[in-house]
Amino acid sequence: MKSPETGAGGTAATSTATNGEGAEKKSINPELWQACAGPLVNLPAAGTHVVYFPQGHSEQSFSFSFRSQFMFLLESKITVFRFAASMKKDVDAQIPNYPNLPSKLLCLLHNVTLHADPETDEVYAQMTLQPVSSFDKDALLRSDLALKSNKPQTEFFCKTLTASDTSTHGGFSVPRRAAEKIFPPLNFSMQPPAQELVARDLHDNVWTFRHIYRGQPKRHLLTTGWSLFVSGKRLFAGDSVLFIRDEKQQLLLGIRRANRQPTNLSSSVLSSDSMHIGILAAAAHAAANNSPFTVFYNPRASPSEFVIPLAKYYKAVYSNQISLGMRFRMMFETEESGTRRYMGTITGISDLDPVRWKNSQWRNLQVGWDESTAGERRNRVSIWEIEPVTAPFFICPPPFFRSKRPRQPGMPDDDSSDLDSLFKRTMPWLGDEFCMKDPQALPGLSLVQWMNMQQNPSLANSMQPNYMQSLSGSVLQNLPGADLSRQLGLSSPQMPQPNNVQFNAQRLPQQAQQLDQLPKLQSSLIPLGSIMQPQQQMGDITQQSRQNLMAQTLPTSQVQAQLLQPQTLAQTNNILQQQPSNTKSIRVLLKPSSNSCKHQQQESTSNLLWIDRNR
Amino acid sequence: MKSPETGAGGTAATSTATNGEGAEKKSINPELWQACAGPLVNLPAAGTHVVYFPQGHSEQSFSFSFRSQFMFLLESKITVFRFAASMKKDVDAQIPNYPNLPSKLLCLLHNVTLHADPETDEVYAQMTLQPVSSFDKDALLRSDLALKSNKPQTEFFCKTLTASDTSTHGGFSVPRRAAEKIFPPLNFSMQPPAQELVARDLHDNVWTFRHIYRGQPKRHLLTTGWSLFVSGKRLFAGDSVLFIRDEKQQLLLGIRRANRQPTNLSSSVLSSDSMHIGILAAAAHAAANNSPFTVFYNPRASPSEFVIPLAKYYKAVYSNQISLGMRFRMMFETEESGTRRYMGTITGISDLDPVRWKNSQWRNLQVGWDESTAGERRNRVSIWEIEPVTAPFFICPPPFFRSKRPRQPGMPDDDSSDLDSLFKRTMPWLGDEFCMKDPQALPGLSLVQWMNMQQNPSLANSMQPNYMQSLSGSVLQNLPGADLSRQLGLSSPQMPQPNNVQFNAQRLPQQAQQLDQLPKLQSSLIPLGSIMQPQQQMGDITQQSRQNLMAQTLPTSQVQAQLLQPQTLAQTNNILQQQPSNTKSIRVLLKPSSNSCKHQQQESTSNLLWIDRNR
DNA sequence: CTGTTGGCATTCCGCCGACAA
DNA sequence: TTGTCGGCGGAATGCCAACAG
Repeated sequence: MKSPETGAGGTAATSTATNGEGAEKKSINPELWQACAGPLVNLPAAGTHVVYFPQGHSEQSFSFSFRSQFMFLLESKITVFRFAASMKKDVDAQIPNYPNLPSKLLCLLHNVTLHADPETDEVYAQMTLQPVSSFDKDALLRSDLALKSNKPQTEFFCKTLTASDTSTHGGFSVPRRAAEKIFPPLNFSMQPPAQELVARDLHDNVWTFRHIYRGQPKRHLLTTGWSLFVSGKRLFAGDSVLFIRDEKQQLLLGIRRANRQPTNLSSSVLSSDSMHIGILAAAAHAAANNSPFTVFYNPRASPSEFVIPLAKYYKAVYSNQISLGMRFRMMFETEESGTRRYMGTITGISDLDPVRWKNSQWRNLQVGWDESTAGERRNRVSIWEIEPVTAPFFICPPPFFRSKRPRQPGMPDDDSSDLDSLFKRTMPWLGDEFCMKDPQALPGLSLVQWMNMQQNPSLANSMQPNYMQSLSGSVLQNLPGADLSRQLGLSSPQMPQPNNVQFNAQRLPQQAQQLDQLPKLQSSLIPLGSIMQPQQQMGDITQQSRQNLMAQTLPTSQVQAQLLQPQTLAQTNNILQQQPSNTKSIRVLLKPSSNSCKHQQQESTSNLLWIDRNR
Repeated sequence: MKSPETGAGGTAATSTATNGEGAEKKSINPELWQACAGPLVNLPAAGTHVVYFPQGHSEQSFSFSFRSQFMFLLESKITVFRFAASMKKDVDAQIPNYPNLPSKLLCLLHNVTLHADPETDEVYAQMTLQPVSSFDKDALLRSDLALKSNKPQTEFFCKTLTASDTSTHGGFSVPRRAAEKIFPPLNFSMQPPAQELVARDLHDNVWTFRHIYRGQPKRHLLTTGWSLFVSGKRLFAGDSVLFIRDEKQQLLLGIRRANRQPTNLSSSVLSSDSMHIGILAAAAHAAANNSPFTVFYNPRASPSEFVIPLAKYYKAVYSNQISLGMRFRMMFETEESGTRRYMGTITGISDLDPVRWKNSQWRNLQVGWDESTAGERRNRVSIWEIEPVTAPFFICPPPFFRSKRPRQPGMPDDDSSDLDSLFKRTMPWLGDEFCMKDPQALPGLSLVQWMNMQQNPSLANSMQPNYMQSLSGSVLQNLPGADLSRQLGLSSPQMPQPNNVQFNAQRLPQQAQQLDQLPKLQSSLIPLGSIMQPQQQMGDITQQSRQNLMAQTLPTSQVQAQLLQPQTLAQTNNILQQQPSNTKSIRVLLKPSSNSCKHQQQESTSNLLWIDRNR
């Protein structure tokens, strides 16, 4: 081959040259992975807690069927038939039920590794999950913290390839904005201005392009080297290419395919039955033994995420009062990899699969969309995917907006703030006694156990006395303990284990099953929710059993959380990153909202905590 | 695209043209499929009984790891790492045991469909299996009949592509013999002689080639159209191409890839844990409910077949006395898609996986090979894969060898033969009373039930009297019923169902578990086996528990089966095919060996029944 | 501002016999 | 008998500006 150092040509044989380090595991660049995955994908952080939905996981392998059915309208028909046949079989219910597998599993996410298919560059993530029986406030906090700190959003551009871009006749026409934002500046004294661009893909293969600014009118073009890339990646018109510039000012490039080819899947190896059974059986086995298991998440193949950060799930369950007819917004990805919110209305609340997954929260909301783009958007979503339109909190601008100058490093903030106050403000129902002096020593408490105690106070005798004291102080008297168990359809609650369960993964298998009742139990709390929507009109919430609980509200003065828009948050993060990191530890604090509440922001929708560093 | 009618270029978009019939399911040409699968692959026929080994099925997905590890020596290293990592995990035993899943399942094979991956042309078969509790003699017969009638072995040639064949510089050099055998004859009055060849691939895509006979010295070449095929199929030097001529004198062509690329698998969708669990759980679920399930068999990816025709398994278990140090032959595929036998010695008999699959017959023989080609051949095989060298029967040439002329159609053979005698001769222990007058009305009998009765004769009272009569006649008195149950490690045998179980798939789930004991029970029979090796030296057969039983022999005069070599069988089939099919039904008969036993054939190794049509 | 097209140089594809092996 | 090579003609690739939307 006479081609220059542009590694990784069309054939697989040439790709070894650039994988110079041999058998060493190449770590995928996370920013590039994120860019390829799309703006809506937000992986949970390793070490945090998540809620895993086997139903959604199982759907992921189904989605290939959906994709092929979509392809039916476009292209090959053989594959469609093949997958359609396998779908029909599944309807015949060859897949056994796993009665011991709850519809959701609380898990500790041990590990997340990013991957990309060596042939197709398809991005996917491997997650090692371990079912746990409970979580504590620290887990919730860390999940929430990771939820927001995960958005550097590097500079990038994404262009859908045109016929001209992919034809052998010419090169790639670079949008002017994109070239100026991402590419190194050209030396315009040259005639014509040109340079050599070097970019690496997900596999660290190097691609070189000639970047030239020419033509009448002038435009940015990639010429030499471009066709090798197109043929090497087997790109066609409609596929997208994206360039990003990482923090070391190096160019990275990735691709996103438009034509959802079914990736030939494992159809020659595994029946779709076995595939679904495998997913469910692996989860059931892990749930029964509290043993770790592995999950692959393919962001562009899955219709929805099925491993939800605990905090995201938690907030959705507690904050959003779901009702029929409720208006909401939801993010969608646009062309060119942007995001856009669409408005919709909840038209129904029902199980997606009433037989197999009864009372699951997985996509249990039927929705209609304001802009009817002919069923383009999904008509079933999960609660954590939507943002209620009715602003839940009093919205106050963050302190940054009060003074334009960045905060001085090392200067303590005048707002009183520490972890204790955070807990008190985010979970005011916990009461003052339940403060956190030492996060490491904080005894964890299973919410399951806790709720069980509320339903059966006699069990509390087995608890350590200080627990009961703190709990009884604020919680028990604030909650209607009377007929909770009847409302929630609970049978005799099991005896909780009274000892510390913080991050203790070795639990009794039976407790894993209790977790299925966790969301139902939690939904009975609704302290934050009742605040957010005091005048909640009563929708007909089927199988939610919250009606009676809604009447109860906590005083508005207890509202402490602030609301930031995502843009604002991005600025916040920028500011934070500009601060010299001379702090010894990262501390989380909650700005009290009572200080500087100026005006309500109508656009705000999501319920976010504000996080800052403080030395 | 300006390319001629040669359909299916490199891009997926052009392939629609040749799939003219749209969504109709294209049925794969069985001969072409067989040629691509290789000469050793022999799929069981639909409607027959098979023995399914979940362990082997599970290994199939592992084999991709093996393939990548082989690639390690050749090519990319990233994939190796990925799969090596996933293997290690499996060693950590995240996969649950399925205590209710026996190591082998007797199944009725409902359906077999042939497939080929639309992208890679990889051939695979989809089989629908249904666990059954028992089989009868008719099932065994039909399995045996299908075993041998399945080898038309059409004319074909297979060539491994050279660098010149695959380079863009030239065309394809056709071996002289191959061209003369397969291609239509050239008109040598032309100068140069040339013609247009039209061949169809597995997907019925049409490829046209210019076939020319030119050069100095003269040779057969494929020129125009060849490079499109090479690039379209993404062939490289080392891959193989094969041409076959079907019965309608049409050319078909297929490919076989040499570089075992890991087919990127489903790694982006499914963890290997889930994959293995899925296979096992699907089988376990099917076994528990006697419900059908689907299995994919990839002949070129699997190290061994894991769906074994009942007759093949049966004969191997009954005919071959396996012992340490035993000599055997085994078929292997050569380059150019031929077959060759290698000699080997049994060096050990032990479970491949003593933990998960105890007492499984799946590759429980450790073997060494005479020609040590450095571990090229597997060191573990299953009993049905080998052919004992010590000729088990008296070998007699079939009647065809007595007279060279083919048998006259419609002329009844002078040998007395019918289904009754077949049964008597293949299963002499059944006794004369157990004859078959009407195959349809023949009551089925589970071997499990039968063996249970032998161990616990009191149960026989529940059986219909004529059964017991026939059984007691020859069998019961020939078997050492004394401490069988202790030897075989059987606990209290369950009550067998006394009614007819012929092809009755709806059985009690518990009976499926009994099947696991079937081979162990069967191995205690050894009536044929004791004949074949009367002077069997006693090897240390671990966990086989046959030692005491071996001493017992049946009279040699009862040996009735004939032995044909595969080549002989092919000739037989040819002859049979030449016979006009004016017969109303196919009947199976067994040539008695006592008539014309001339000389022993030393090369004969396999134990085959002779099958003929008789009007 | 950018997608497509015609014009054109250059490269590469692909058919041929000449050599060996 | 068949794998590779130098040779050559022709087809394609790929760079350019000219349009047009």
